[in-house]
Amino acid sequence: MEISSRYNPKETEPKILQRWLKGSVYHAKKDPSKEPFSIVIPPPNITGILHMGHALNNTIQDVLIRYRRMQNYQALWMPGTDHAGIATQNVVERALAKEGKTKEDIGREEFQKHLWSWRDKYGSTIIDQLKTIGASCDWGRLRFTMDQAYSQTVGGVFLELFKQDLIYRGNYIINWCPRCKTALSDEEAAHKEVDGWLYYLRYPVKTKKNEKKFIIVATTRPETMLGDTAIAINPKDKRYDWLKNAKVILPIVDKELSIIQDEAVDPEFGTGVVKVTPAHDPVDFQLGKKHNLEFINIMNEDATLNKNVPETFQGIDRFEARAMLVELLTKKKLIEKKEPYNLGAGHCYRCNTIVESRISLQWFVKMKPLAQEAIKVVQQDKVKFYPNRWKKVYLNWMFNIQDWCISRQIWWGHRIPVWYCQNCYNPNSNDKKGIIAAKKAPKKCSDCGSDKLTQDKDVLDTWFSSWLWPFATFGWPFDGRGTKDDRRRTKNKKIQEEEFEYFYPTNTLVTASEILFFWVARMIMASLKFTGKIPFSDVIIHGTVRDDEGIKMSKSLGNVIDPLEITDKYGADALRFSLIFLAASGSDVYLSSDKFLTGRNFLNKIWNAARFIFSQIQNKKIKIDKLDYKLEDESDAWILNQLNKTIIDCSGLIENYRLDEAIKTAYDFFWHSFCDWYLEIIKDNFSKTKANNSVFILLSSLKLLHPFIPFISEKIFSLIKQNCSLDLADFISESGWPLEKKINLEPQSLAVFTKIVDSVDKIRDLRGDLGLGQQKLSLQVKTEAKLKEVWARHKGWFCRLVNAETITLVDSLERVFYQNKYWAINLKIGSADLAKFSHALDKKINNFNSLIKKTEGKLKNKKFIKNAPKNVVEKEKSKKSDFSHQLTRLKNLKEIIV
RNA sequence: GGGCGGUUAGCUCAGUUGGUUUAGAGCGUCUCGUUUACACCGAGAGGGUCGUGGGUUCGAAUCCUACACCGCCCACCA
Repeated sequence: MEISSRYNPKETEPKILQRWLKGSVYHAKKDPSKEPFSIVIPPPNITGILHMGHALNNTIQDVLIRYRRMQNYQALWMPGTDHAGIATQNVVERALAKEGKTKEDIGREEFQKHLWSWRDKYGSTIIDQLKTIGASCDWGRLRFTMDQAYSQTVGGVFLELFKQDLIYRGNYIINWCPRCKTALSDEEAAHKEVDGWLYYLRYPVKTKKNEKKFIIVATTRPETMLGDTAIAINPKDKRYDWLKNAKVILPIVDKELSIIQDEAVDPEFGTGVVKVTPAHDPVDFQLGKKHNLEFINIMNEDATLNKNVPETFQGIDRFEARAMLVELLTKKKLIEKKEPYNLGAGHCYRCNTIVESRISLQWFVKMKPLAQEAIKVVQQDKVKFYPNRWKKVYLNWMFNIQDWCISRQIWWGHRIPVWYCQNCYNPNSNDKKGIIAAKKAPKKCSDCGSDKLTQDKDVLDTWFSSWLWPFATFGWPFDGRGTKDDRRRTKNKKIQEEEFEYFYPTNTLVTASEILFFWVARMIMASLKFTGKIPFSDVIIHGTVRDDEGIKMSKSLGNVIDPLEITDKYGADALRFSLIFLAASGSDVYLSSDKFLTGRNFLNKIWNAARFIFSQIQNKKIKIDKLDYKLEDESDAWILNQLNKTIIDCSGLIENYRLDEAIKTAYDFFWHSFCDWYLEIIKDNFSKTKANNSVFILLSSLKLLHPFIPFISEKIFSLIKQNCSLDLADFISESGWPLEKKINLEPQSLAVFTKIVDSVDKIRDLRGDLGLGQQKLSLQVKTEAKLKEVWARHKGWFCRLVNAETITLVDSLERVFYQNKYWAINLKIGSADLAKFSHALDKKINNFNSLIKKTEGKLKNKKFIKNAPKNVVEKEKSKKSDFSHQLTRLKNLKEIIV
């Protein structure tokens, strides 16, 4: 069989993928004979297109899942997508705008049809992309946060929280995005610094004596003055005692402001006088409540000013109004000064527009009661973070948790299951009168019997459905809900419940730090509240993907590397390999496209190692029908010993989520032990046993590597099946994780062999130091009688690897180039670059001199002898004698040769 | 303002409880090699007073402390 010398992932990967999908190898159902292992995917947005962050996130999950699957766990990776309320609505609105229409033009119902058809058309793009990078999800279970069953769960949770008084509706100050025209939660308004000005405004004051005075207030948002209803000072601030009985007039609006005293005012900041705009600032809102001030909402939904401001400003955008006001106030000499100022302003996390603080009627979840248990489980390490430092971040946020605004004024999402009685509901009252929360539209008001009911127009925050993800995806609360189709796909109630019992809590959640509060914290709260269980025991928080200058990859900055481009060029395996290789636990990943060469080169190395083994087997017509590892000579024990170590290390590292270290360990073994040594050693002596052994090592390596690079390992696995008549599973993931294989060998002979390998290195060094070029060497080896037969056995390949003609075993040497505790070696050489060699020797001699000095220093130190553990002292002593021996040898060599 | 992380070779980073490392790897650089698995390769070389100053210790890249610079998160200073 002809095998190309270049591995071609583009040809291989799609075929392998098809086999996986057809074979449904990744389907996991309850199997009491196996331990369960489960992960729920962080559901990508249906608007999403695979980016490097997804690639990293899902590769990590896939490695864990594939590893456990091979370890004979029942490994379930639950896939799905998120409806992503605002994001999706924005996308579909933009598409509509291209036709010159707005969503208002076509109406809510029609717009929703657009949303669904968009979702049907593009919503699974990212799922297909995940498949191409090898994600081994149980695709048959694919969930969507707006599946009917899932939606019913969301609604049910709302009703339950409402019943328990953990949800309330009220007029509060919230973050408002004037572009998306909806309320946002605190988390959705990202604080960023914005260059701006701090304006010092002069407000006229009339004192009792009718003096004309001014007070100066500082503000970054002058337009809000149109909604001012008070002036606040600190009661202890003596400077403003005179103000307490005076009247402050709000310029332009020309009305009197009340004067309040509050400790919250910092006399040190600005002028010590604060203008109070209760309807447009969170602090002022509190002041307003406390001091019973008037709340004047001055803005429309789109942040233009409304009819509550003087006519000139009505309908003007907030920023334009700011400019106008500054100009007008300047004219009136009412601006004392302005200073450059960086203000932290909230930005909409979906469209980056600066949000406004605005009072509006919204639904909220009381978070403090939910947080209590979620704090405990993390404190008690029932839920653990990797890296552990996130524990503190999590707890800090939980201790200071604020109520969660969950209503959104958009059309894409779960409609709030609440109806208001037109007759008896009073939005300004705190009781629930006239609010009917129900699964289905009620006929009559349960309070007054009126049939004039209207449903709340809003939908729920997307995260209000995502926080149920780990258990809602299993069909919780198992009441056979959903459409027939849902039920067919999600199986019947009993199976669902059993599966939940079996797989839940899930094991590991893999996510980026950005959504720790949005999602992770809330899932823990929701799961504890509704299922009484933690949702997962381990949370892996990986880093952010950045470009090679350390800047976060983002479409708008144009610095993204498209994972699919990499897949196209180098293959999904190369992408996965390099991402894992670079992602040290929790630290950010700096990418440039050449970083993927490491992965590509490695794949090619594997490919060629396999190609070499197969070609040898074919050429020599060796038949391999069972993998019976035999020790023909020491090299077989040596490589097996290293494989055993690699298996142990690799497994441990994966279990501790040190995937980068795990892949490096496997990489190092395969390339530098197996290829560089074992395959080189056996080249000339490719016996049946060696063939057998090399296939065994290859197969074991492939298994170790499979979680990281599934395609190529599957491909070569199938080639092994073809080339050797072995009874192997259909898929590598069903063939089991490699186990250590015991070897019966005295440790002594392994040590001797290691010294032979070491001798090759040393002679290669000497070749360089002596400047021998391609000169063929003759070696003389002096060793004890019983080691002579060992040398006789390994002479052949040894010569080849050091480029020597002969090795003679002798009883005495005229000079010694290399020596260890088993043997000494002399090189018989023709011409050499003696100056170069002398220089190299000097360098080594100096090095040993300083090392000896260092160890002597330690050994002369009485405190060291007294305090250091015995073994450390012993080690230091043997180091010293070893160094001295080597030094003597080098000095002799120099005398003889140079 | 509070909290967290980082600073080790030209670049990207390992270095787990202080002594198994004479501070390592990958990439890049330089030298040699086309001996048919692989030039997407092989062999070798050069390159670091481990951010700075103190301290603990027989012994510090590793622990403590102060400082500097970089990055992130949280926070209502108008």
